[in-house]
Amino acid sequence: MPELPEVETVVRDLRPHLGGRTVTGLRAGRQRLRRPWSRAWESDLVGQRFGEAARRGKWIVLPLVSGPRLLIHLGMTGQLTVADAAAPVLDHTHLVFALDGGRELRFRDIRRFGSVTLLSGQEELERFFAKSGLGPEPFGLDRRAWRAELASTRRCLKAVLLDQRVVAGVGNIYADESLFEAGLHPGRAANALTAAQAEHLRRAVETVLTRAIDCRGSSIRNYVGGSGLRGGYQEQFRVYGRTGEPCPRCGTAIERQRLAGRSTHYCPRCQRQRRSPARLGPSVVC
DNA sequence: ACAGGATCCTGGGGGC
DNA sequence: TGCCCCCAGGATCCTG
Repeated sequence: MPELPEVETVVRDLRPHLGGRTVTGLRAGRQRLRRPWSRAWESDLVGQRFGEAARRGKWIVLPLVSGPRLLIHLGMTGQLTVADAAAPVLDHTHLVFALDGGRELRFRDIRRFGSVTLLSGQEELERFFAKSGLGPEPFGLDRRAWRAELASTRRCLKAVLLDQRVVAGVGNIYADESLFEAGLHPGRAANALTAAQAEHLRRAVETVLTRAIDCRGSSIRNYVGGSGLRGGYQEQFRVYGRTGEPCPRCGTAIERQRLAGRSTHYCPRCQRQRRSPARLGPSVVC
């Protein structure tokens, strides 16, 4: 659920509240997450001070100054917030890291697809990412490598954008929005793109993600940032979740189709299988 | 290599 | 009100 813009927003929200804070305790619920947490974490972490929160793809990295790294994935419904220790603890809160200064870092996840892992240090973190084959960040992608990547597969564009090994951080919403922005049909084979279209798509992904970050991400159901605030980009979706509504560019009804196992939304006129993209409409600012 | 399905979960919404 | 079915920002494993 949370994709790159939502994760980036969480990280930006956490930074000023978490950096420099010392862990004073750990409480955990009974229900298991995607990866099990360990009792030993408490002794590993108590007395340790947090450094600057970071993001890699959809992963949140919370470094401890002395070396260990907390690695967190929000899955579909994960929330990571810093709250006052006195604030009520919501249902489905699975891990609470007590901090000095009367604050708490809380991990809440209704569907429990998320995960929290404690790694020994930067090396183990890098091994973890390497093992999963995590691809490059979408900002400042190498154009040649990107084009070569697309040219190397017959998979459809939707599947390629969702593949975290190709580009890290794009999920279902921003894949659809990026393809609309680029005027490309989600079912189009990646290796059928011209060099110009590949470049169009590369820029569209950057554009859409940047706009979404500027709006603090999208809140459809559960997502909140690190301070508990919702995002605003859902107001600007052009195709995602707009099945049957008029395309903002040409007025044709938006269609929905299952692709790469996911609900996929597109304009059948602006995003044809063959024809080159329509001209991009004016950007909306939130 | 790749598509498609099932799996891990909870909760919301629609239809009856 | 209840029940049943479908749907959901993800990742991973298995089958054909």
